[in-house]
Amino acid sequence: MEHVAARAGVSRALVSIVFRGVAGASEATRERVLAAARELDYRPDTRASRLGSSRTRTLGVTFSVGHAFHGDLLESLYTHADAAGYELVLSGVTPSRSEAAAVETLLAERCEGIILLGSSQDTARLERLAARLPVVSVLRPVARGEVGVVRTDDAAGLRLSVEHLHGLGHRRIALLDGGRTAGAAERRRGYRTAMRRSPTLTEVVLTGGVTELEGAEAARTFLGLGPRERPTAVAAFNDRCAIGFVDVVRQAGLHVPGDVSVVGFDDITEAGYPHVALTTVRQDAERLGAETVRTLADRLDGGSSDRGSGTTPPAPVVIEPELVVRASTAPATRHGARS
Amino acid sequence: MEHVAARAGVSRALVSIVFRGVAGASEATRERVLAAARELDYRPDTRASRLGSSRTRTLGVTFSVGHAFHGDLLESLYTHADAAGYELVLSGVTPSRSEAAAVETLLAERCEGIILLGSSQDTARLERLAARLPVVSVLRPVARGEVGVVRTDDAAGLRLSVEHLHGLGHRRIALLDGGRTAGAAERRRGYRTAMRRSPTLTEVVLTGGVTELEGAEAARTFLGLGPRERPTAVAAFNDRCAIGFVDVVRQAGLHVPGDVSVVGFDDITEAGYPHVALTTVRQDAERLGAETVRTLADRLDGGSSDRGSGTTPPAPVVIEPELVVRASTAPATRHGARS
DNA sequence: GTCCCAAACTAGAGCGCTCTAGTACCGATC
DNA sequence: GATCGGTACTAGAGCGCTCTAGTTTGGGAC
Repeated sequence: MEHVAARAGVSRALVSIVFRGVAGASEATRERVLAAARELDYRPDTRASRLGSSRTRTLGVTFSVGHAFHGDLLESLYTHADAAGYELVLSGVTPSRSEAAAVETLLAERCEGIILLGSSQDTARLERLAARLPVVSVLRPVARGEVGVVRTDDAAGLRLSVEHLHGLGHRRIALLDGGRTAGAAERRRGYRTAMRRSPTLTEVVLTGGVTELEGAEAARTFLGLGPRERPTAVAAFNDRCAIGFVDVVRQAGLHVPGDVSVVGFDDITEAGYPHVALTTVRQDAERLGAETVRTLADRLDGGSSDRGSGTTPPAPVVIEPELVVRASTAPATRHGARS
Repeated sequence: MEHVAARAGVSRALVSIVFRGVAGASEATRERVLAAARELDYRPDTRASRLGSSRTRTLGVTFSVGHAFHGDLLESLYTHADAAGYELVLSGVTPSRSEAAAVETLLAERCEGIILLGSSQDTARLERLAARLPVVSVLRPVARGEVGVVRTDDAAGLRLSVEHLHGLGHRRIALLDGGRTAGAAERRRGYRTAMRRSPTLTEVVLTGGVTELEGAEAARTFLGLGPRERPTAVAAFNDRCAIGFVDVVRQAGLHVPGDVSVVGFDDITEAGYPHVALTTVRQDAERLGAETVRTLADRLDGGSSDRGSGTTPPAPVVIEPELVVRASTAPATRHGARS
């Protein structure tokens, strides 16, 4: 910085002004400084600038590495954080690196807010963390308290699945359950609610999970059922699970959607490929990311005077999902409708 | 830090000594300081410590968010960086955030070295970057110069594929090509070499790519071929592409491996699922990560006196892949062997 | 010409650490 | 009792920025 200042014939302070993009430098000087910086291949040291200023203007994010939907969310987060004048600091969660450890490094970086994608930490820990600084849990609802929540209306999503299948004439509609994963309880609830609305519907719960593997296993259970008790349609916890299910069912010689209709959840990229063409409930990664940043930026930039913890707990942001109909669902056949 | 020092009744310098874990503090004091820190919920500010010390001890990593194999690599990188006393700074690449932008933020963080996972930057840029600081390109080979390379022996991998299929009696073995992706050229070369070793083998190249989508498209081309010219086996650029291919071929009523054998590349988690059971060439993410960190740590910690750029360009580290035989390959049938 | 004010610029004290060059103390040595 | 050597600890000057509180400059307005 010293060198750039010297080369441009100005003070260090002026260089700082130019690089922060604030008022207080003439157009001519601004260009002279930038030119000098370019010649010297200088770029401000982010560590030092964050140290010097009272605000770090960074948001920490924990995410599962290699998780496709988290990837979509990160893309959206990068865009909106940038627009709001924040930088993202990523901290990955892997089988050998716990979410708690990931959060620890974010705190040491002095992030101003923390974003947890699909957190698996218990509520008590989250509460404790939220007492220190603004936290938002994305995808996973947290009972109450200071933790911000941005999520899809999971229950509504499963209601969409069930209503779609019901509308196609299906009666035995199974839930391919997600177990203890973020959002699974809500989706289960949505399934139950929708199923109980109509007395003609029969509930069946198949144990599923988050990956294709569990979907495949559920498919074997499904195939083991007698034709009378076998569901004619399946509403899955998520797309990957649905895809695994479809794979195995097809390998067994059944047809999708001819013999069984399947609805996924998420609308991952793969679901849209022509050879998959999975009917699914879409989670809007773009909006989830946008709302997450907005929630945090609102609290941090505190439009009103009352920023800090004394304020009312942030209202959860719940985004409505949308049914995307593709080729994995069809009207119930006579055989199916009969059961 | 001030507060911790006061509470423990020592100087700030002593607190620093304790937290850096260096010699110079008695056991009793050490515990007293740690206790005080715990009570105050203090943790050192990483920005400030990096600023204060001459070394930042950080390695920057660019990766594609949501990319499954990059996830596996990150896991390994986290483990080995930690063991070598380095911290990782992640910078994600998304459709709207270029690799160049990702690198820019890493430079501004003053990382000591940069790790590029599956870089898509041109060689000239990489060279320029490597002139500034140690860089290693993982998965993608770079012609020569200062850029370090850690990769799988892609050519050998495809030779393994072809030899395996040849050994099963296949003659018409197609390459499901990866186009311009990192490593694709090498794999193409390996395929050609292996095919030309035996005059009985017939080369067929199908345009593929990196995702299931391209594999599915290639399958349609494949199905369009007459039975005489249709290959009896396919060596794919990667697992995802292979999986898309298999899906479509099966949906068309053909059997894998009965009618066509398929070999993937990478050995992603999904390939090992029982309902997929893809024969594939395994890339060892664990070792790739380990070697990457080792390469960088060697240069940075400069075992010998001559660290810096004057040194001999780092030799590329090439890791041998391994064939994992599962259920997507089988001996050529009479029909297949005849063609 | 004088006064005033905004715009353009600078000096220098932090930010929370690290790290060098010290001081204080204690037991062992002769 | 003076000297040594080593361990435990401290003072204080940076690290590369930010940011407050200035100082200087260049036009108008009268």
